[in-house]
Amino acid sequence: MEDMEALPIRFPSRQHNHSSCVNKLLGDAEEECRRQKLRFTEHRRKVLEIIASSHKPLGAYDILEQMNFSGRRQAPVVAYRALDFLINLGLVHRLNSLNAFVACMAVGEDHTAQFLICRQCKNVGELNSNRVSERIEKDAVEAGFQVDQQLVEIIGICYECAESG
Amino acid sequence: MEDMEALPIRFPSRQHNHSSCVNKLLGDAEEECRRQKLRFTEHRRKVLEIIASSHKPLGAYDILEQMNFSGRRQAPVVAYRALDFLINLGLVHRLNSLNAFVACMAVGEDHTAQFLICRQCKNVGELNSNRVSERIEKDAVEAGFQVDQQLVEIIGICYECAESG
DNA sequence: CTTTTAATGTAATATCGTAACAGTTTAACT
DNA sequence: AGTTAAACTGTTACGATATTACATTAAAAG
Repeated sequence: MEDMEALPIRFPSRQHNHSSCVNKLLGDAEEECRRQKLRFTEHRRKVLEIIASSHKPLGAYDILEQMNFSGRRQAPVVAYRALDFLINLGLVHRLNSLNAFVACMAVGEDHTAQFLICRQCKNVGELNSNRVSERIEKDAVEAGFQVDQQLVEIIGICYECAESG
Repeated sequence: MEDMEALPIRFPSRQHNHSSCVNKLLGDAEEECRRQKLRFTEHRRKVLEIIASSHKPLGAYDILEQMNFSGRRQAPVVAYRALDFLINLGLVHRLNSLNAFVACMAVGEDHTAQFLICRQCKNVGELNSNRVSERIEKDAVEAGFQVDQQLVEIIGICYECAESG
């Protein structure tokens, strides 16, 4: 029964190993770019690395701040261009309610995503519930609306914050 | 059976009568403020009126432009303050993906809301599907997340635009 | 009628995002 | 290799969105 299948959810635990997931994401990105014959340039790599190294959402200007390799400050458009590229590739998600960006936690899995934003620790988890996306799709269609894109952001308290009071 | 109940959906039809729904909303707002002992000031009334008169989402600065009654241009903060008030009261919704605002189409009905944003005509409909909100709630809880607020924005093509090609 | 709470007026500034265009690199094709 | 077309970069400037801070005024509560 479909409703019984496991519900994919990624919420970064407090002790998980960032560097390994950063490396995985960079590897996935390289592979995906090779496959699609797209260029994985230095800017793009750097921006992805910065975002992936944080499970808290980062604003474009936060990212920018971490981009001054050559000592000089980059122009905002540099970050935005890289972000656009990574978002189109599905490697990065934009959180509209925060004007911020997070790395995708389910690259290459053909997934839908809903975001769990903890208003205490500010971490963001990615829920991949096809049940949610299908329910939205069905009800929208029933209402006469043809769906292209779903944006679902859920604000609340994550498990670890609830535990620790 | 609960799944069989009618699915509330408000999408503004092309020929519907704005002025009556604007009046209804202003009346509801007045009543709600009386009930909660809140002040329904001129700024707040004006902003609500402006938003309600448009079924396309309006940016804060669009609203501001229509606020110069006394001939003078108001400061942005004037619009934002009124918007905050109206949003807290549930009379206005914010669309995060557009940085824009729409009037609530289901005032006083104790409803959940998902927004249907037509990328062609730019109208916004309000879907009030408890099935969607319950599905989100359940799956989030199953993932160990305690939900305070849901933001659901659905981008696509509305019925009338699909009809007319 | 005075105290205190809420709302307003005003200026300044912070934050987020894009347009435009010249120059350079890369890939693709003779 | 040499040429061309497409993609990417550098740089400047600007537009759009939103908030802080603080002095003043109006309203409600005692």
